[in-house]
Amino acid sequence: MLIILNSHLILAERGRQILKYGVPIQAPLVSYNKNHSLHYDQAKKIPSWVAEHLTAWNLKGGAERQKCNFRSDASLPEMFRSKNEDYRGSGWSRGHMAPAADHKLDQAAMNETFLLTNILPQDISNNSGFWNRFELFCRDLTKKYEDVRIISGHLMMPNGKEDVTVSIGGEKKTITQKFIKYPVIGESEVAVPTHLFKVIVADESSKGPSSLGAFIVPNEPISREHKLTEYQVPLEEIEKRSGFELLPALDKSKTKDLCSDDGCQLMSFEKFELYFIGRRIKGATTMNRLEKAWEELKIKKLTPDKDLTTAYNEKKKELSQQ
DNA sequence: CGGTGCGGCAGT
DNA sequence: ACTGCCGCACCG
Repeated sequence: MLIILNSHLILAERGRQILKYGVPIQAPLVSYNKNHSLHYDQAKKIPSWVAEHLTAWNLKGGAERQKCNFRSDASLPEMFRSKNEDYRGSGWSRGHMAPAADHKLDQAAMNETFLLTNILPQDISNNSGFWNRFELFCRDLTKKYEDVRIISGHLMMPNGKEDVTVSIGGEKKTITQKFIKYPVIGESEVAVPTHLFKVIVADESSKGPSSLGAFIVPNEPISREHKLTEYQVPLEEIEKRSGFELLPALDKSKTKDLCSDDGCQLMSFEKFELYFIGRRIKGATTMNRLEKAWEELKIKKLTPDKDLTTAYNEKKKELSQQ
């Protein structure tokens, strides 16, 4: 034991000589914000993982996303920052990892989610469609579970194969290699992830087993017929691919499967569309916009409920009087 | 809810 | 002349 300790000390001393000019660091390791915490990948200029804690109570509040701005995180050295200009005209949208709507409780906390350290290049259809419904689903879990903890982040997964010629022992051979290929955007060369992940730990009460769910979603449009459960994976797969042990203090032997427990049903696409077109009808300020929204319902073959139909008729009356 | 782009208007 | 901000219209 003493010998092992001694040798370790000798190694540590040698290490100090080798690293005379300092240990290479990636700072800050973890950024603590008011209502979310994250690890930022300074080379790729996107978050590695972003953690949140949702409860029914802390989802309520009056913070508005209209008062927020996407902006560079000035707490980072300039060379590690991404900028709005990197995203502009790139074809990729600025996707929140900690979503704004999870931070209604406090305007400053919501503002912090617009720091580009919480943002990555995301396919816009994925962002406003499937991923949006996924986020709604996460908030909905607080109706069943007291505490919902979420870690969201990115993965780079192999997405191609190529035959390459290599020389092994002086002999040339052709073998097939896998590749991970991803675009980089803007002057800062912000990495576009191939996949996004979410890990959910939901606790019904402070006692009892946690429900655990892990998901990997490709960063591309996902058509409406796809179900969330198609993207469920073992937690270890995300840990293996991300290089992070994501829940080191959780006793995995005592967890339940979230989707066996809950079903993991996303809101149907029809209900989802109806919800937002309904908001446009109820909030219409001009006759043109009202009729346009109403027309959209017909085009998309959505059937409004009684409440929406009366809201439309009253709005029509109100606007025609002006 | 999640985003985009444009036009006007101020401040350097 | 460039930049940031804000309101507005638009889309899924």
